[in-house]
Amino acid sequence: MALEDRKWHILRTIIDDYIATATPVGSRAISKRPDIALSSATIRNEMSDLEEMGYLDQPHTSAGRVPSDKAYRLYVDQMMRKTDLNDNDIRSIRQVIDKRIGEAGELIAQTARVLSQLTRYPSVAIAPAAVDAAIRHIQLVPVAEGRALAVVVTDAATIHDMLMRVPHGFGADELERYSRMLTARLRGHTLGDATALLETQFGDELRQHRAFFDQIADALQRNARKVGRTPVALGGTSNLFFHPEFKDLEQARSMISVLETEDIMVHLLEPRPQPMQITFTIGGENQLDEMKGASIVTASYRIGPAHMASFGVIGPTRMDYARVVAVLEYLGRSLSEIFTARLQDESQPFDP
Amino acid sequence: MALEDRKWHILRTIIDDYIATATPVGSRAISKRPDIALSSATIRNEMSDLEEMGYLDQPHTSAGRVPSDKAYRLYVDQMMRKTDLNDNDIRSIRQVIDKRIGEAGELIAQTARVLSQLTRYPSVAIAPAAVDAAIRHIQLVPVAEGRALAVVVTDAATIHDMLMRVPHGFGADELERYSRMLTARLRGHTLGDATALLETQFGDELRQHRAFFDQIADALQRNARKVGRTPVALGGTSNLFFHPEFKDLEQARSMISVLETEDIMVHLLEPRPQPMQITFTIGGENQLDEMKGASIVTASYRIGPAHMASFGVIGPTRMDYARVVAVLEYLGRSLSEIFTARLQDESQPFDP
DNA sequence: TTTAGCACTCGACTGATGAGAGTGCTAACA
DNA sequence: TGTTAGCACTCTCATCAGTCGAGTGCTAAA
Repeated sequence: MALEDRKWHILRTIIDDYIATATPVGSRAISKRPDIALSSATIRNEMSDLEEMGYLDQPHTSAGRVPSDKAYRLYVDQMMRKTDLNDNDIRSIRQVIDKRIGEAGELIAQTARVLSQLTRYPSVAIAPAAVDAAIRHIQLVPVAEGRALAVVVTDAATIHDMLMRVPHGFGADELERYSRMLTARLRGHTLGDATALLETQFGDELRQHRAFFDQIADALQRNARKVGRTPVALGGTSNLFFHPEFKDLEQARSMISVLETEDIMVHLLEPRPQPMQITFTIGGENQLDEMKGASIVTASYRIGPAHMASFGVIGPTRMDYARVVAVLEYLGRSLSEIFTARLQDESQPFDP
Repeated sequence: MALEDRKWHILRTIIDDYIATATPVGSRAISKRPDIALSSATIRNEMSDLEEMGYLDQPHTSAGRVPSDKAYRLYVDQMMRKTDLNDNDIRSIRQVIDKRIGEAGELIAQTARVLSQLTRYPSVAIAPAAVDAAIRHIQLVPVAEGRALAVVVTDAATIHDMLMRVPHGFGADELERYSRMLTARLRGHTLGDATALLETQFGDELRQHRAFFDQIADALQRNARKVGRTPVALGGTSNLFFHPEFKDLEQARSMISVLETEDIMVHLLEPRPQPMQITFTIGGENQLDEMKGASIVTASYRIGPAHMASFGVIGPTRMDYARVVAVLEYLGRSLSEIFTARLQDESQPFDP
């Protein structure tokens, strides 16, 4: 049905125009487009229809129209055309990747930074959650008489450290012995399970050094409980101000306040089951009242075989979705590659 | 000289009033104060003098007066009265301290959070710089065939991790052996020195496993070079909007942009030689143009015998300096205590 | 079905006006 | 000589009316 096609064509044109200009788009502006050979009056009729169907809103009677959340949803699901990144964009991303950043915190910080730099929206990156990560190595490092640092490395490439007390007289050797024992018996189990395992696995030693094991259990448990405290990196908050929808101070304030609340961000970016699948949350689809005027676009990437980290951008519903998708996809693919390469690639010869 | 005293008394009253109200203060408002028994005309004369002396500014002829940077400097150096924290404030701080947070990153994040919460200004906390921290322990943890995580613990209670390649066939035992060797021979040296020491200390092994040692040197060096990349935690950015001086969007934007730039923040918070000494940087005293309208108040605390971390708040020059000082002092003292206790306290019996 | 025309609506901008707050100056007062 | 009352003056800010322009909806003609 050609008529319907025309409606969608007009709707897409309106959305594109509004994304580009941020001002309500009028019938005349559309009719002047070279690819639309219709008078403004005809466009007005179509727009009137589209408004009735819920795809357009009118801020007030004598303004142009603005796409509704429903329109954006249709747009990202069906209308959006892929855009390509230009060489500069790709270079920026490669620069981060090629830096061979080793520390996880540093990597997510850089991810958020480059993301916000390329999209001009505030961006977030989060490391994988700790609970279901399996323990790979436990090391008790002496830091002072009676004190040690418990370092736990997981298969999600995350590392956790906790200061703890140790019995007097426990030297480097003792700690080393326990490090090996702990690693041997807890390896492969999750942080969540580990505490319970201490009971069954270390019956004898446990009775002997009750307080010591309590400390270890405590350290493990506190790490496990940090689900809501996953490392979060935020970048480009000040980009918010480039978009007219945040010209209102109160609007900007409450948005920044939300962005700062790590618990909320972790929840919003929750990695999706499918890696590399891009998720859109548009305006009113957000649970949070403060976010009803904003959209979130997220993607995730694999870290090793079982874990995923995610990242995304937050902006006005009038977001340049096509470009954001292009950036997220490229960045996600790059990150997956380096993580897969670093953690799993066993075929590669050692010589660098 | 009683006359001079009177001038200072008036100046202090003006500063206090302006800090509280954020509106230029007129002669009448001051003369109505119960502790000042002078007519507005007299105050006007005094104010005129103070303006000539550079302590007061006039936004425009028919507005009240506003303290100058010079006035604030005098205020913090000589006029400010100590304020006490109330029970709620103290409780908030103790809550953070008593949480027994083990991870360094978590602790600085919490510090920044509570600081901004209590002062209503954006706050920053930074961990000690890495360069001059001495190595305490090096642990190579196997994460996959051909890959290991190099974990370095320093005496500044910081820990660094770097992914690196290892020769094929290097198993847990080999890595353990090298961990011990590296720890034994590099312990006590700084990250910066360590690279050079590898050459002299590991002549034989080095020749044997050239590529391996190159990787270790690389990892150490990259950590050392991270001076400008010290972990920084930012809290309460959105508090900026509570203060009328940032009602201007462009003002707020450039300020937030600066706050987000970690390199700049690290530079601004540079720990002072004296721990627990509070440093003020007022308005124009800032090097950075974007900060000329803002003040920074910082404090630092000891971590172990040789290292210091610092934290501070950033706000308008019209800042409630007295309260900020009270919060910083209490928080700094508390942090110094727990760090000293945790890292050094050797007398305390083990039993928790 | 499309289009031209037209009256109507509403926000943004402009300029005038007056109230209010605060000053500086002068002259009188203790 | 220092202090105070009085007064003219200045400048900002809020308000209000008027105008402009963009955009709409409706009607009638092509």
